Amino acid sequence: MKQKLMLRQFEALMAVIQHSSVTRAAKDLGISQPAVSRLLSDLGQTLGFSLFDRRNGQLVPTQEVRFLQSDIQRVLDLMDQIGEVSQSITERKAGHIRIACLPGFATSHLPGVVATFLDDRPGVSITIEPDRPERILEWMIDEQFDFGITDGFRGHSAVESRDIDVRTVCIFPSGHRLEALSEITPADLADEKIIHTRRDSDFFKSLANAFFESNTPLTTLVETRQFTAACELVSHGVGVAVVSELDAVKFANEKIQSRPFSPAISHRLSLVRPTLKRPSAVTLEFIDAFAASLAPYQVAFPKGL
Amino acid sequence: MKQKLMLRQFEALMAVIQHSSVTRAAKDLGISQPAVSRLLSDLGQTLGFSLFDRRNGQLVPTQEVRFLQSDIQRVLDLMDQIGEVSQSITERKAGHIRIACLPGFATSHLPGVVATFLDDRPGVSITIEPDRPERILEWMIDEQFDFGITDGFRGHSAVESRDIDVRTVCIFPSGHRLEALSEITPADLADEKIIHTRRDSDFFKSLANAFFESNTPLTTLVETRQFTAACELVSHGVGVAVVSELDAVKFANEKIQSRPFSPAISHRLSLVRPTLKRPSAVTLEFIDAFAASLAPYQVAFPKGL
DNA sequence: GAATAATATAACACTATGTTATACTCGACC
DNA sequence: GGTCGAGTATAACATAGTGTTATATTATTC
Repeated sequence: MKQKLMLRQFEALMAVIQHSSVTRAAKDLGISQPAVSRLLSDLGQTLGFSLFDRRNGQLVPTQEVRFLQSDIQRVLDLMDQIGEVSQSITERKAGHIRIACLPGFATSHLPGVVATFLDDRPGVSITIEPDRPERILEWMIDEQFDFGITDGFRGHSAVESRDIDVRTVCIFPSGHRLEALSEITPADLADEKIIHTRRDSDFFKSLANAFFESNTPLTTLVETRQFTAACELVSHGVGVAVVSELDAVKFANEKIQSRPFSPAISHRLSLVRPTLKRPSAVTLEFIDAFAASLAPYQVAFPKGL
Repeated sequence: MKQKLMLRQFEALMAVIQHSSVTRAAKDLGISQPAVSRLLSDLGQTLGFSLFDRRNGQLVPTQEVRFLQSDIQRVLDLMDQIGEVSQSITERKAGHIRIACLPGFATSHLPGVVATFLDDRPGVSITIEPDRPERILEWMIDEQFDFGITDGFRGHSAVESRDIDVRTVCIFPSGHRLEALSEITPADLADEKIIHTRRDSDFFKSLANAFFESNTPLTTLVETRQFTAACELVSHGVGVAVVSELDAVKFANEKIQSRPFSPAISHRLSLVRPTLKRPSAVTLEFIDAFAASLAPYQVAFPKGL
């Protein structure tokens, strides 16, 4: 009697319990009555005790069976659930995505994209972890995250990247004299104190180069890591800045104005993911969705850097 | 690709995850490597996504698999548990017994028997419900309980019974004049007020008959349903009673004395269970254990009634 | 006791899962 | 770069669990 517990036998058991009849159970399971009959007798052999008593032609489960019934039901339910979840996964409707991003994205652009993405994917969950680019790179390398949004990425063998160049604009407080201009050049900013990103950032180098080319001095007011911080400062009436259009639109309100900057300088974002780790299908879908969400801000022919 | 989810495939999956190698997993499962290999590929086909990535010769589960892993583990654990429980049931080490009994038993004799019985049957649980004989009979008939301990049972087609005649003794307060006697007859109680069971009880009829035979008047002091109550009253110094030896020993202390009663009158207990309902093996074991526990109090040749 | 319904058994078919033998793949090493 | 070896996949086949239909057995009913 060396037989394993078979799920099918449990299904038969529960069906018979439910219908109090082998024949009806067979009909319910969509198989023949003898099939059910033998499933039961096999299971009885395996378990070592009889499964049903006959009472006025009705089959009633023995106390032993009733003792196991809830556990058996749980197993069957779990199996169903696994089937459904795996179905969802195949349809890209379930899964988990771990995203590391620059702090600016965590609060502004990313949530909107995530919300849209999750809307018709009820089984999907997402982790968002904002941090500095260096840390994001680390996380990609040791595969703690599935997807990263960063900038200043220089390439790494363990990290696959997809670069997106975003337009940048010059922003200044409402009422500023620059409001009169339709486009702003370094020369226009000669007398302004500039809020800009760190001197070692690629974007600052592009910006500094533009000023250098037009023989204009660049006067620093504040040096910050994030465009968001620059926007915040400008909206408080302090100085002017050249920032990603992506950030500028989030801050667009009555206190702040923006104009195209010339020469056009782009801000290079890198959408990164671990090369070696095979990404889940739903992750790839999300990366595509995120890239698409940046399209409106993307430079047609990137310049700068 | 119309294949069911098979438990065996899940076992293989978990083994491979654990060992990061098909070969080691096969060894662990005690089957050949190609068997595991195909279990995996079949499962992959069914689920619709790949299960593992290869990394430096190590197999690491994909994110999709990790998403399902905990559920799968739960199923396997539950199956193991069911196997173990069913094993316990076969060995009469698991199950549930519902016992209905006279109130006197619920607090005195029964708990000891239950405790001993459960000691080496860790998986067994027991319900004890004390009530009047009429109710116990009802419960047997509609099979709400597996086992009943009652008295005055007259037989019923739906109830199988096993009668046990228990010796009875005369009890009286310590210091009573009856202490001088080694055996007590109705004549000795001629001037005593008697605490006894209800007039319609079998036991009272036996008792009354004994008094009648010896031409002794029976003077009632208190009429009660339960021997326990009689014992309690006697221990408070009120009157004398003839009660089951089973109850007398539970009350044996300095306040109470007991002597054999002559003629010997027995108290008939009935161990009952539903006839139609097949009892679980563990229930039968318990009934035997309970009957055995009464042996010391049992009349060799029952008289009375 | 016969008629009917329900269930069990028998005989066989198919598939999941096991086997062994062998081919393929990939990193290690000369 | 070719070879070797470990690990894995594939092929071909055996066995057992699960399905079928046909039929015997048992239970219920009138």
